[in-house]
Amino acid sequence: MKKPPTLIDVGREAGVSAITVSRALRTPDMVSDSLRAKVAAAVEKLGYVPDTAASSLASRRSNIIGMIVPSFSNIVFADVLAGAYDAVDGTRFSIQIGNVQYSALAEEKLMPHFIKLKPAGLIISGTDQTSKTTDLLRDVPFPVVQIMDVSSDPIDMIVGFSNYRAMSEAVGHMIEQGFRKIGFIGGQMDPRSQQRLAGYKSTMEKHGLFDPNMISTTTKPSSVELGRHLFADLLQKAPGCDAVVSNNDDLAVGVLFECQRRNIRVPHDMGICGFNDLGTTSQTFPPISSVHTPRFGIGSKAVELIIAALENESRNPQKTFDLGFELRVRASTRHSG
Amino acid sequence: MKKPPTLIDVGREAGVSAITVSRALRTPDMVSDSLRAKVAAAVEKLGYVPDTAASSLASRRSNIIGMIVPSFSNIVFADVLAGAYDAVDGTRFSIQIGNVQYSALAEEKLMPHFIKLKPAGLIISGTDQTSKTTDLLRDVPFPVVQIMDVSSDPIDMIVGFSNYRAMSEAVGHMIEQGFRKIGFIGGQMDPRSQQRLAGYKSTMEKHGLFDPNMISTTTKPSSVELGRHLFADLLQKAPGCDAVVSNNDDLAVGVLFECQRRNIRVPHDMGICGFNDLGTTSQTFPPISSVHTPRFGIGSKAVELIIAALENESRNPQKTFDLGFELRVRASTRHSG
DNA sequence: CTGTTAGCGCATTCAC
DNA sequence: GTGAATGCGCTAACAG
Repeated sequence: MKKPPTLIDVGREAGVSAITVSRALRTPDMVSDSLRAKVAAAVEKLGYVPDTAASSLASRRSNIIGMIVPSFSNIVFADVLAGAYDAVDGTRFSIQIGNVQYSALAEEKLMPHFIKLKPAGLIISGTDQTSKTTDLLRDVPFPVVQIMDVSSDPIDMIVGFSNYRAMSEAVGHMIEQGFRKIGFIGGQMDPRSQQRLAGYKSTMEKHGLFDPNMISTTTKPSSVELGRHLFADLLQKAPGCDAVVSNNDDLAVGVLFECQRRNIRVPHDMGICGFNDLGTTSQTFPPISSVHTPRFGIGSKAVELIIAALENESRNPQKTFDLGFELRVRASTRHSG
Repeated sequence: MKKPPTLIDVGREAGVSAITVSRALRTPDMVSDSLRAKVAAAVEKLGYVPDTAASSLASRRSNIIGMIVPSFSNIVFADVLAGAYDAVDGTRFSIQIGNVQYSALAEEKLMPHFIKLKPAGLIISGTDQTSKTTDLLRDVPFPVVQIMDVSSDPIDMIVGFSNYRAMSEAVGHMIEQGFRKIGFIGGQMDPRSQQRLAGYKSTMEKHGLFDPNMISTTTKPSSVELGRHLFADLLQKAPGCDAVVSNNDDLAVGVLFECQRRNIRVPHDMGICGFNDLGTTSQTFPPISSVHTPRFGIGSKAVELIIAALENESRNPQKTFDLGFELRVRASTRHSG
């Protein structure tokens, strides 16, 4: 285990000074072609790998993009992560993930450590940070991207879609299809889910169909099993229910399974609409309608915004990036049609 | 944005030197109680947060635990990550994830950068590294934990279960239940899946039931939809099939859905067994048998082993940690019973 | 139990 | 387009 080569070693090999090697590596456009070639050869020969700790210390910034997610078990964030990792692939940036288990306080506690990393940028979920977190982040020397939501007043930038409008559209579709007593079930009622609920409520109210008994939610993590339980609960509280919307697809799948068990015909006796369009809903019998959300795209766009903010001196004035959603209508909500 | 406090500032506040503060923070047992209190007060007052870059540079090691996963989209690794993050919570360690998309070459390319982090330890998946990766890792000054498998010859330590035996047991169970023409379907045929296939094959051969036509696999990522396709393919190649085992639960769910569509009765006409026990299989009608795997536990155990290796000078001589698996028998395979 | 000295590997600043 | 001096914030090694 001999000592790994440093810039000085590479410089010696290439016949130049360490700082010149550093420049050739970081700003290849600013050195001569021959130098770049010599340095590349020396790097290759010695197997030089930069020391990120030393680099961060000297430059007072790192190439880390911080990313704080509420959960790993929610497949939604797995997709966002995949998008983010896809976008850093081949760049000099790397991602550091913090997991805060849907707790704004845990996020607040994590914040100083992430800031101390002097990251290239920070990605956080939603708009419901604590005021302390928000204050900290408003004064930070790197781009901050909120995701999974849209807002007219982001801390810095925001990439996502309107949870409120997405659910409104889903409910509107079901009303259009002739469903009237449409229940809402929701697990893991985080702020985005609350917005979905608000979209449900306002649309139902607009049509004079709202009934608080038709809501069954919990803070427990979403799952197929939970969907069955929430649906059973809903049927008890509101026996006349003729449809259900859920705040996540796995719940909707659970509803379908429970319908199968109880011999409730879908969509004839019960319409079902999921949320997120995670893949399974398109495969069930009948297939379940769902609102497709751009999870992968949100992850990659957030990273791209950070990288772009660093490259371009003139920051893009656009702050809000609404990537939209798409209602995927399937058999589970084709009532009148 | 005034300059954040350093150890020197904290020392000044507490009336001691910087190095003393450093010690009070890192090895609290080795300083006096009064000093510890003074330092804690000063840290609190100034809002001091250590600079990890400077710390890594000076100490030649970081508190980062590197973790290389093949994929985010596979929910299996989401659970492993959740376990790992759970285990670092409240410790001084943090996790840095690398995503290599099931490519041993991508892993090899990533390795020097992870090593250069001077991590507290490294977690990698499986035993099928390139020889270059293996050579590198055998000579590294920190613990390396392979996961998701067991082996008598780990690079350093290994935490997982026997994919071979797990599938053997599942197939053995189905044979016992009276199934005879048991097909195997598999997506994302990574090395662990190959071992599952090997377990299937040897068990079938042992009972004189093996037929290569009853295997349908692909390297495409596993999904419910893929399960339907692979099953359809299997039925075409081996029309007499009376059961299916799959290398992942979502495939098994897809098989059930396709059976429902074709009016194939489960388990009467078709037995189904999944793998990993991801949650949905217990909720379907009928519920699908599956092999439960200790994903969360693997993630947390891997991290704990690394932390333990650092704390204890006398390294645990045990190298292989078999966390086992558990066949969860459900209605989808109850044939004779 | 606490302090002094030196240096980790790199990038900033300023020369040339 | 390239180089020399200096220091980022912290800790190892040693001294006391």
